[in-house]
Amino acid sequence: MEELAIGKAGGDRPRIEDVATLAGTSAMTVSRALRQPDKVAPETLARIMAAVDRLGYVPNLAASSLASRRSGILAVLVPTIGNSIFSETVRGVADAVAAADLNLLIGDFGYSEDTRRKLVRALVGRQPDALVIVGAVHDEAVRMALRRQGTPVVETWELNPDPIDMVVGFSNFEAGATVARHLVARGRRRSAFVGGLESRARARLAGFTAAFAAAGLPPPESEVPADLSIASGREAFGRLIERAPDIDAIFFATDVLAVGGLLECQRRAIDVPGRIAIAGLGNLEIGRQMQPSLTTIEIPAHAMGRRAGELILARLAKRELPAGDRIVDLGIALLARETT
Amino acid sequence: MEELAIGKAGGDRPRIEDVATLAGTSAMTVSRALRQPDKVAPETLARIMAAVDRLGYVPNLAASSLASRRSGILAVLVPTIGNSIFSETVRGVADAVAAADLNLLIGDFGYSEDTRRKLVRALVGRQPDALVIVGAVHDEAVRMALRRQGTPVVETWELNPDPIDMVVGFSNFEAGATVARHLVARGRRRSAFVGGLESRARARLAGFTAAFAAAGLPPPESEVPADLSIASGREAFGRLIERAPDIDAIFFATDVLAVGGLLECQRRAIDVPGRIAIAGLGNLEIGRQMQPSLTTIEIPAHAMGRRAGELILARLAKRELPAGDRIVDLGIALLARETT
DNA sequence: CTGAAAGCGCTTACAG
DNA sequence: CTGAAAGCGCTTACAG
Repeated sequence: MEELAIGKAGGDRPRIEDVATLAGTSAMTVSRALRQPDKVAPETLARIMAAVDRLGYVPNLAASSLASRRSGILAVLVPTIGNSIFSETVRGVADAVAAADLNLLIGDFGYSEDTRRKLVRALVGRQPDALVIVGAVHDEAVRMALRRQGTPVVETWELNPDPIDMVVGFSNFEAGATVARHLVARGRRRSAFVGGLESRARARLAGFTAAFAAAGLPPPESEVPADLSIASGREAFGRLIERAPDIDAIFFATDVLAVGGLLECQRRAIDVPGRIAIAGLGNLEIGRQMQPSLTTIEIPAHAMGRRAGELILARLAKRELPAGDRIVDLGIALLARETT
Repeated sequence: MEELAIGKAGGDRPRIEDVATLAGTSAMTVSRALRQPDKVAPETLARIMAAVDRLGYVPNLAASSLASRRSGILAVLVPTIGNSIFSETVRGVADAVAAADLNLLIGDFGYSEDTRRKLVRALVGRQPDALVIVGAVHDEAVRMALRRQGTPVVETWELNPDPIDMVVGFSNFEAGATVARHLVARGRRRSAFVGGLESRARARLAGFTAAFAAAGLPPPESEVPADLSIASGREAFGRLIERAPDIDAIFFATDVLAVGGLLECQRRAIDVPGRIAIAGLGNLEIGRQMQPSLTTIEIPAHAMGRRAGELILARLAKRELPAGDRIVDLGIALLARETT
């Protein structure tokens, strides 16, 4: 049965020196034993480990960071941890770096550029060994600052052609265009888009619009939802159908909004896809399970995180990255289901 | 336009001494200016702030932690950040401590006690000023260790009568009992429960069973879902209805599972609530929006986080806590909707 | 394979 | 209102 003593009474924690004394060796050797056990004689190692267990020694990572100039922190910035699709990306990062000795410091900037700026400052003070950002950073001051910082940074979810450092994403433009081509192929002519004003949603709308134009069809109607909830999807649908009763296809920027649109159609007894086709983005479980099931764009949410984590590990190990690896397009896939 | 220079080229960041030199004062005074600006003469303060801006100085928090023995870190342990109901609690914590100078270090232990044990160790090494745990800790070694640590710890989501330090929760037993009483009042006699094996789900089942017994009715059937997904809710429903075709009410341990049950009823054309009543827990948006809308138990997810954060701030400010405040029951509410 | 010395960049008493 | 000195607990060269 393992002792998990984490220290004596509050504030009186054992230091590396205490371990060294008990093991009859020096602090240096204890430090080495903990980080590179193979470089310490087996008997010495055994005595040190016994002392560590006995005292419940846990290294003070603040001291360690200060001395080594490595914090062991991987900072992750997300627009909101409340959105499960983003947490998939975080989980991908966690999976990739699980074996490495890195703690994830997660900052939630609540979709606000201003909060993100403050957060970046707070995180930088912690000297993270690397940064993963969900979404691209568009604030030029922050971009410059991070660039000068010299720590590996991976932006995700967008394919910024000029990343701060590295980017792992997919084309939001292509996502919109793919949905549009699918709808056109299904005979839809009068379309609409429901999505926010941030760069990702706008890119989706741009692609969506372009593909309709390429087919010689009019530009889509467009509605901005109050937030990314089912209720807002319902409401946006209501406004849209009132303004443009003849629309026959709606692309929602995320599945959550699309589920709202679909439920509202059911409530109003509007036939889907007979009268109106509905598509979302994200391949969330609820869309998959709805009846009829929701056509959607599959986003590599988890894969982006994992790849970002791998790039960071490679960079920290000072391995060279092939130039092409700094911009990684993980692609998307259309999942044509019953609502179109 | 604010300069957001965060440092020179990689690794060559300005230190407090550089700021002091540029401002013509000492490191001590710079340190004081940054933390207690009102204790520094206005002109001195102005010169220091100018120097800070000019150099893009950001204090090294590792050095700060080491010297002050305060890390400015609030560690939060969650079973999984993928579950939006838990992230509500995290957000509550964030809201409560927003004004304080605390960074949230979020650890995801993936529902595994073993991972949680490792995580606790890793986090303790970072000397967090306080800990919030989503869920109670049942591992005795971890409990002892945290207790000895002397840092404020708040457990949430369960009402442990003997908390490590403090607890903010609700009664899972009462949640189950409340649903059962509601179902009995609606004339249901033959019930079933779908939920996992962790302590919270078990407490819900215990309360559910007790209330049926109190009404002189037989104990519920019970099914363990593969995970907490809609699909698993569907499958559990399928197994249940096959094993006990006469059940007339099912309580799912979370709304996500309940939505699965409800969708499966719709697919099989089983009338809800005519033939079977369905209830969930969590008051998630999808349940609210389903047609028919889902009866559920409202959980104070956000409030638990906020209260936990407040308790921690009070403790860190060394304010005395009334004894009763160490165990806070935030209560639950039945939201009787269309599925029962 | 092991250790003595110096230093990482801050803050804490303490004094003035 | 301000500052000189000491120290927080580790790790980094360096030497042997």
